[in-house]
Amino acid sequence: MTDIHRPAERRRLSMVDVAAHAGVSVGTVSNVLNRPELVAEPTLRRVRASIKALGFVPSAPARQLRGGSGRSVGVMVRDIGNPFFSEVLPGIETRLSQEQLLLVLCSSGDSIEKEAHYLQILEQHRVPGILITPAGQDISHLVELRRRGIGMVLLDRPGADSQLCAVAVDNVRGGELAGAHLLSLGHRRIAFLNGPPIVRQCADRREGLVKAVRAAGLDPDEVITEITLPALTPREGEAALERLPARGGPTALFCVNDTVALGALRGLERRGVSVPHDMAVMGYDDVEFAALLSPALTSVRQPKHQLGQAAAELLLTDARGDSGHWHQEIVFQPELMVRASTSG
Amino acid sequence: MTDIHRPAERRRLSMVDVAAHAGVSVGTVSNVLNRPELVAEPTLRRVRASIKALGFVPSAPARQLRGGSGRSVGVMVRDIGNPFFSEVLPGIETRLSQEQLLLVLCSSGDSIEKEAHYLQILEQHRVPGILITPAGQDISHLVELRRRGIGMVLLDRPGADSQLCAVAVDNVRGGELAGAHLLSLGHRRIAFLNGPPIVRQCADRREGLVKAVRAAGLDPDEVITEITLPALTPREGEAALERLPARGGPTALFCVNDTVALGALRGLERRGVSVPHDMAVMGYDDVEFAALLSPALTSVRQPKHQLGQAAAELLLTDARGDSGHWHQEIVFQPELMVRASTSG
DNA sequence: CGCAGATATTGAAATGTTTCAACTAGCTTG
DNA sequence: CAAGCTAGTTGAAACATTTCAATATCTGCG
Repeated sequence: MTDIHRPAERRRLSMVDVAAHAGVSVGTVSNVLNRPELVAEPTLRRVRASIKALGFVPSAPARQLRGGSGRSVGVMVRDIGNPFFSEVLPGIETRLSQEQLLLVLCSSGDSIEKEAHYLQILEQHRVPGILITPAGQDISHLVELRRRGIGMVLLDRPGADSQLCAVAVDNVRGGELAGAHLLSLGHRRIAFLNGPPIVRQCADRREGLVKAVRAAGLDPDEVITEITLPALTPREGEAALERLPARGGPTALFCVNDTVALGALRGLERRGVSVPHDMAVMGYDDVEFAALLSPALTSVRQPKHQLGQAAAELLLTDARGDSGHWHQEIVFQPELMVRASTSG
Repeated sequence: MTDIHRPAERRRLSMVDVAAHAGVSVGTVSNVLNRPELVAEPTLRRVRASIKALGFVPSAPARQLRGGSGRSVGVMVRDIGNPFFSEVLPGIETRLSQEQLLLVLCSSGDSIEKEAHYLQILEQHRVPGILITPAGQDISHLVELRRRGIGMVLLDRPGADSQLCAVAVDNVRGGELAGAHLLSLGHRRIAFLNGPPIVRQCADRREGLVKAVRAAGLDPDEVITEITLPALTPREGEAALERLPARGGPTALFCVNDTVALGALRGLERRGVSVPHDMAVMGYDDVEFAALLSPALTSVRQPKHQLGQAAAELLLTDARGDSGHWHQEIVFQPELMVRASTSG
């Protein structure tokens, strides 16, 4: 067993070394790397051989210093653990890797401070663009960043009067679909397991739910019992069951996303409450596993892969900073997926 | 409606501008940023005021150029869409963000070329370290990268004779647990829905399964029907059912991960095959939703959050390049979670 | 008053690229 | 054969920082 030490800290190779080795100037090495068509065939071969022989790897930071903006874009989500984002990410990654852009993943955990901190670091890195699901309501700091030349696209969030590009799914409509569905099944006392109202998606889904209740000629305050969860995890979804009114309690549970619904289902099963007989349950997002839960979960589907791709696409045009680029907002429509957890 | 144009491409601010504005030298501005304790109180205030007034943001690339290695580490997974990785990532992110490190997410999609390409870009960016689940068997290129000074930790993969640090779960043991469980239930014809054998995890789980069969005094070739899937997705899991031998077919299905099992369950349900009565099904990973599938999925649990944290931790020490650092391998033990899909 | 020792600030070199004006050779052309 | 091209190559400036030896200013002391 030999102790594998890191070799003596030899200075990293630079183009100067390559130039010396190949007997040309640094300018020529640079040309070989960036505009090979300008370099004569024999020189090209010689320089490339030297690069290989020495194991030279150009320095991205140095390139960027001279060149301008970098080759990595920021993607800020509220919670990487959330399967919704895991299903959106592939759409983003595919598009970015086509453009040779690195994906810097940031998770704000719904903390405005953590978000601000990440944004600061991203700006220092001179990223050409950022894809973000903001933690808070106020997005003026994002508008400001864009003014300073960083491409900015809101992900899963409407664009606030077209100040920024945005890709979103109509959450009000989704909440409305959910509400109308539960009401049509005869439910008149609905518990809404929601996230903090500062989160736009939560507020919007709530608005849709209220709208549906009103449209049915009922009083939202009587029909809806809203329970605010500190975090959108299965654990909190299960814990929230404790806070349901004991008597005259709800007959249906609308969970603001499938992850919460997962916890709620688990909790109900443990308590021996039959779904949907004693309690109807529905989620939101229609993540991959929703259809296969026990019982199969009714949910509101969002086109997640498309959302990611569209967002990346929009970011690319925004980051390019084409003059005359108008702020664009792409809104996808949600779709109700009725399954056993509400209509068994 | 006003056309919001990007403002005239004014040159980005540098420390020179700040220095001029505050009436000090650039050296002093640098000190304010990096060693404020060396700067006199009034100067400190003045420079900070100038930074704020001008909206100066230091350039990370320039810092890195002089300073050495960068502040972002690479995390290469085989497939971001896989919920296993979504559950490992939070553990990594938490630890990295504590150290003010950015997480560059790369998804190789099991392609050696895509992996190599990403690695090349990461090296150009002078990342201090990389956390990787390699796409292929051969990891000599990773050892080489480490020799060149990039911290390297294998994620979810043993460390090949301690050439590299590694964090893994014992996959052979996991496969063995699964096999022993199915055999103990009396199953004698087991279909193994596996991934490509180049993927180490797949090969190891297979080895464990074979070991369990041998331990029971049976012939692996008779008991196990292996079906190789081109990708580990629900879609492929479902498609694989078509390839099961029609007569004398298996009575149990061991899926190499829960995502595949998800697809298999969906397919069996569509075909009206009762689980576990007509066919026992088990998965691997025990992802968040496994316990709530219909029927609840028997699976082999891996401590995912811990895995991520331990990996990040190890990478930090490896990237620091403490002299005398020995290659370390952390192996977690898997745990069998028996549920309705095998023992209803 | 002169000097030692702190304390605070400066100016310039160094980092690894890109870019571009200037230069060289080798041809063609009138 | 001089003049004008063209293709290929060069050398140095520029980019935004950090670092560090050198300098300037102050404080107290003999």
